[in-house]
Formats: sequence, C-alpha cells, structure tokens
Amino acid sequence: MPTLTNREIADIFETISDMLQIKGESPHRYLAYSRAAETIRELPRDLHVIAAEDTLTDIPTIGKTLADKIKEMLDTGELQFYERLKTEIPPGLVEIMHINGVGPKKAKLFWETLNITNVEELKAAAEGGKLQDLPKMGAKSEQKVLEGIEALSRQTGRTPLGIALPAAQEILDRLLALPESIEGAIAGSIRRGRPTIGDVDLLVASDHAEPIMNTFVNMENVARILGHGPTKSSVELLNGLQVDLRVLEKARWGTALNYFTGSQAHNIKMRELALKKRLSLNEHAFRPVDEEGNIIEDAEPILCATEEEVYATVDLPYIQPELREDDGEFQAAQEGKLPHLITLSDIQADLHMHTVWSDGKRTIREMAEAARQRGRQYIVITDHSQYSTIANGLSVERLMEQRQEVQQIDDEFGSDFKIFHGIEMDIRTDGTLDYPDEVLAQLDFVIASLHFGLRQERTVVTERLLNAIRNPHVDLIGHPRGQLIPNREPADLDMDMVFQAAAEYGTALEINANPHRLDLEARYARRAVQLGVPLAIDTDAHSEPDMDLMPFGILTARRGWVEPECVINTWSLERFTEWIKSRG
DNA sequence: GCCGTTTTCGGCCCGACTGTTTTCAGTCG
Repeated sequence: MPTLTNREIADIFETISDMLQIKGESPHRYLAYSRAAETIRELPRDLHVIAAEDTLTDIPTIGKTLADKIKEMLDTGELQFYERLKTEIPPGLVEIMHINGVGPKKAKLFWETLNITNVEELKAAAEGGKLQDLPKMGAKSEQKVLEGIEALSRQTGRTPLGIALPAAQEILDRLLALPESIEGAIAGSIRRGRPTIGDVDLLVASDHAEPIMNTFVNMENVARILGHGPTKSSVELLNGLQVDLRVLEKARWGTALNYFTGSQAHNIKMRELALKKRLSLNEHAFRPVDEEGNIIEDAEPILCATEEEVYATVDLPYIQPELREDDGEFQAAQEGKLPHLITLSDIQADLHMHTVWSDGKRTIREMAEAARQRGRQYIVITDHSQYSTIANGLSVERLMEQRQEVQQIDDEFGSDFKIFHGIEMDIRTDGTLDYPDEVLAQLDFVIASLHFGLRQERTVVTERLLNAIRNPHVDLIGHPRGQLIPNREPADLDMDMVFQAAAEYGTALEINANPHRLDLEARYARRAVQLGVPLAIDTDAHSEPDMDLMPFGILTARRGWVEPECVINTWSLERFTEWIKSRG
C-alpha cells in the first residue's frame, strides 16, 4: 500500500504553505501549514502510530483539517488538495521563491508578466535584461536575482554544529578584540544546540556599532555582503556559511540575546505572553501598550540587561536556551517543572572509546591518561569486534589478550581511576551478535552497535536492534539510529518498539557526542527519559582530542530535557559498578 | 488553519534593511 513518511508529509505541507503564499492567501492560513510541517519534522514518533491511536489532533499545530489531510496521505499516499494546487501553481515557482531576495510577490510577478515557471527560465530572463523593466524592479534587483540564483547552486543545506560552532567562535573573537566591543555571544540555533545550523547569529554589545560592522563585512573570508546597516549586517562566507551580526547597547543585552537566540516559535510565545501583560516585546525593550495593542509612545520602556530579567518581566523563571523551541517549556516554566538540565561537570565517565587495538590512534594507557586529565573518574575501553574487519576488529583471542592489558594498566593507575574492559560489538547483518554469550559474560561492559546493513527494511533492521537490546549481556546500544551528519540518513527503525524494549530490559541507549553523529538526537533522548530508558553520553573517542567533543553530547542531551540522574555515566564509580554487575 | 484566564468565533509577534519609490512594499529572520 502506498504511504508516506513523516518527512514526506512535512515536505508536502511546507510546499503547500509556499504555494498558498504565492496565491496570496492569508498569512495565518499558510503559516498554519508551515508550523505543522516544522512540528512533524521534529516528532519522535511515526505519524502512522499516532494516527492508529487516533490522537493526531493532540499534536500541537495539528487541528482537525490537517489531521484529516495527514490521514489521507497515510492511507492513499497522496493528497487531493495538494494535487489540485499543483495544477494552479507551477511547482517551479516554489523553487523560485527559495532564491534569496525573491519572495511570493516577486515569484508571482515573474510568472504573471513573463510566464516564468522555473529557475532556468528566470535566469534566462534576468540575463536578457527582461526583469528590470517590471514594476518595483530595477537593474539592481535584476542583478540580485542573478546572484541569488548563483547562491542557490552553491548552497549545501544546513551546516553541522561541529563546523559552525568553531567558525562562529573565531569570528566572534575577532569582533570582541575591537576596543568598541563590550560583550559578545553566539546566539541562534548554535546556542540552542541544534545539530545543524542554517546560519550563524552573532550579537555584540557596544555603543559604537559602525567600526564593528565595518570590520565584520570586510573580513577576508567574506564572499558577499548580503546586508550592511547601522545595527544589522549579513555576510556570506567563502565556505557558503551565512553569518548575521547585530550590535546593540549593553543595557538592552537581555532582550537582544533572548530575541536572537530564538527559536522563532519561542519568541512569538514570549511576545504573546508580554501582550497579556500589556507589554510589547522586541529585541530592544518591553514597551507598554493600550487596550488595542498600540504602543503608548510617552510611556517608559522596560530595558533588560539580562535574560533573567526578560523572563521575570513575563513572570517566568529563566528558561535555558536548549529548551526554547515552544515544545512544552512555557507550560513547564509556569508550573515550576523545568528540568534540572545535565551539565558537563555531571559527567564522571566515558563509556565508549577506541584504541590502537582496533581503529583508534592511541594506546589504552594514553587514552586512560587523557581521560583522567579531563576529570573522568572511570572509563570503558570498547574497541571494535571481529565483524568490523575494516576497523581491525578483535577476534575472541585478541579480545582476551586485550583484557589482560586493560587489567594491568588499571592496576598501574591505582584506586583513584578505574579502567573497565568492554567492547563495541557489531550487530551482524543477519541479526546475530558478534560474540557468543559466554564471551560477552566475561566482559565488564558491552555496547552493541549497528554499523552495517543500515538500509535494510524497517522490520528487519528493527528486529536486529531488538535482539541486541534483549540480550542480558548487552548494556548499551551505541549510536542507535546510525545517522551521519550531514550526509547519511538514519536507519529506518521503529523507535516506539526500540524504546519499549529498552525500557523493559533496562538497556541503556547512547547519545553519541561526536558532532557527526549526535545520535540519539534530542527528540529521541527526550522520549527515552519520558519512558524511563537509561541513557549514556559518550565521545566514541579514537584519539585524545575526540574526548573534548563531550560538550556536543551534553548540548544534545539538554535539548532533550535530560537530567543527570537519567545518564549512567554521571553515576559514581560505585553505583555504576553495581549496575553493570546487576546486569550479568 | 489553529486555538481558548477573550473558549466554537475572532483573533493571530515584531523590526531591520533594500530598492524602488517620494512614503513604502517586499523580503528576511
């Protein structure tokens, strides 16, 4: 039976939203589609399952109309409403709308006046000088269209957090070195810890914005200046990354940082809450409004130098940036039920790392020393198992040799640091585990991971993982979904079944801190916590510097509302030891 | 199209920058 995935349904809603914009529909109507698309993309559960439970309308942003449309797509694999729209609006216009600087009005103008229905035709028209004579257009606008088309082909989609964060920090450091800069921060989705970044948002506090702006747009790695105003500038870097900079007075730092951290949905909620208190909120201040919502011009604005003051003004406790997705944080804040989010200092151990015994770059001793220097109390050495021949996986014989070396080095390290012996064992493509139970029984800690056969069909790959979860010797599932950011899609797993089994057998699931993985991602980590599934946050280090990737795992966990208690490597050595012993 | 200390209708966040205009619409975030 033809059917559609969450992502395909989200994409259709997003396209419908774009088409309704071109048609000139009410913003409230097309935004409803766009918001629903965003919600569906972030759902930790399959729409099939939710539809079968008949609880689609329990999802925020999904009402009866959209629920019916979702059901139609799930049942028939298509949506009549969408098919009809496609006959009215050429689908190529949607792509034209995605050109930077071109919106719904321009797309419609090009279509109605020059019969342009796709990017190629638009490019030809611009090159032929046919756009500049259109109403509200000119030579500059025509040039912008051409540049926008150029940028479209350069665009590589979203940038991994692991690349965007250091790049953002480098630029911020340069701006902060200027004497006019008082304070600075990385805001936007980097601050919220999203695994991929659309553009970089930087914020600097200063009374003299101009020299800071000039330095920013004149950096040698700037490919294009997208905008350059007195308080706001945007550039595209040579590597394609877009960076926005805002400069504001220090006295407005709280409202500014809050605004530029987002998310947009969170900001909208903040402003709605402010309006209920007869205040209009923007990045500069709160301003009193009258009954009709008009700004009272001669009333004194409320300036906030800290984000705490911003939240206090709408009667809320401080909400951590990682929670700001309008996904329950306001209700939790109002009820005093915000989570006590995990921090880096809660981490006592790293349970997943490789050495020269398989594909790591350092010896057991070097890895242990590096971990101790980073304040870890204990670690587990988990090299690859025999099935991963390409990673020099360990035969049973070598595994037992390694066990001796681990014990010997553990003795050397004495009582203030513990080295456990474990394995990252393959779940083979036929579903069996890579060592027999009697071998696993001799290990302190067993991670089971999918490395191969990730494209198997849903029931097959899910059953492989369930088989590992149910094995009494398996303590942890490594990078459960197998995604690589940005290029490899996760395996097609029935996550409801995975969580159910993990909860039943007490098997932990990993949040792999490597920024190329971040797996489990936040929404699944949150679901795991809700269902009582234990988590571990590991670096999967293959060398010393990899151990410094832990903060990316922490960010991801925080986005998933994870508290330290839920994470087994925040536990003391004694408690962790008891736990692994209890699991046989 | 969603949603409810305005609850089944009537609301629905806010400002900066650009390019084309002589006061603002379009786009973006």
